[in-house]
Amino acid sequence: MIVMHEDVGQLLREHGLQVTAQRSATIRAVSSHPHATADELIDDVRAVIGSISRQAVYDTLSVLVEKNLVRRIQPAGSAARYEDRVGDNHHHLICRGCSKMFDIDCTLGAAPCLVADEDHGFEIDEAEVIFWGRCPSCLKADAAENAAKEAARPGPSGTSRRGR
Amino acid sequence: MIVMHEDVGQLLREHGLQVTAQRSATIRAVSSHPHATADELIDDVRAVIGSISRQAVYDTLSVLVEKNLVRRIQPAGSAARYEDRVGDNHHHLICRGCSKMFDIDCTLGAAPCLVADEDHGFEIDEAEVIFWGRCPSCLKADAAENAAKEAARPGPSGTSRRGR
DNA sequence: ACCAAATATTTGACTCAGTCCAGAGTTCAT
DNA sequence: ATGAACTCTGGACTGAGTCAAATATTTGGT
Repeated sequence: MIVMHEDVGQLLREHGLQVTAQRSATIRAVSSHPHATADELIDDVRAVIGSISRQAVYDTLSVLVEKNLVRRIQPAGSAARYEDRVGDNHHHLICRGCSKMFDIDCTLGAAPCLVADEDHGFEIDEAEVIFWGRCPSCLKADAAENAAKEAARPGPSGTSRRGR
Repeated sequence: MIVMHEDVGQLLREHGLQVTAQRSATIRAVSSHPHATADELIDDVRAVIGSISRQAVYDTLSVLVEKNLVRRIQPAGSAARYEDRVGDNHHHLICRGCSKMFDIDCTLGAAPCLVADEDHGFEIDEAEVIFWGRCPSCLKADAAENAAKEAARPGPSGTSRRGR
């Protein structure tokens, strides 16, 4: 985690933003709960400063993203997540089973660690990489489930139903 | 584009699916409108077969994704998109301005073209890569807009307001 | 310290994408 | 042709996020 200013207000002011309890608490929440969704952050902020509107959190988050103090990740099939590791070009690994998300450091050098040959004349500013797979505990759960199914239906019947 | 069976029904049957006009039309729509959203596909299918429920299209799409006949891409900030290029491990380039999406062939060999060192014990099955940037026409539009702003306000005032 | 202007926050309604459900309609193997 | 299994429809519903107007707070100059 990047060195956290004890004085979050300082950080806000440096970026031309007014300092409010809501914003400070939101920044701290992002910092202490990496990969949290907006809703989780709202809960966390409420636990700290008592109450805040959903709107204020969304607004703060989008301002922070705009100022590049926070990165927003939006994996398929789940709400957006936020983290405060910015500028170090790392990637993400997500479990298809439980949706847990892990950081993966990029081993290929500086950003963007991938270069597209055919850039269609674009000015590319980011290469976003997401690895999809199954985490160890979901793998174990899958294995257990399959074993259970085998036990329940010992003889493989010839029914060619579509598997769901 | 992959060779399209004239007989889409064949393709469906091969994968253990029943053949219906709705499904055939949906497959054709995906094939002829790469990167379309579900809503666009619904419109297209309706134009071809007259009417279909949103549900049927969503259902068909998810079945096709499950059978690996169609790939689903869900970029941040927009609805899911579908394409029929599967199995050839290409990536995507999206414009931050107009959200247009382009295919980029992977130049690094076979899938997964990226390997994560630290895999946290995962069984990784896919590396999804999205390049973000600005397309040539949006770059031009930006330049024009900036020029206009400069003209309107010749002297750079010292106001350090937060830009929105 | 105080005031006015600028900026934030709240509240509540609203949009958009997608899902769930139960009943009616089709498809396919026999 | 028939029936069981599968698919489609229509409508209600959910969750994530956005919009806009009114209210409250912060800030900079005096």
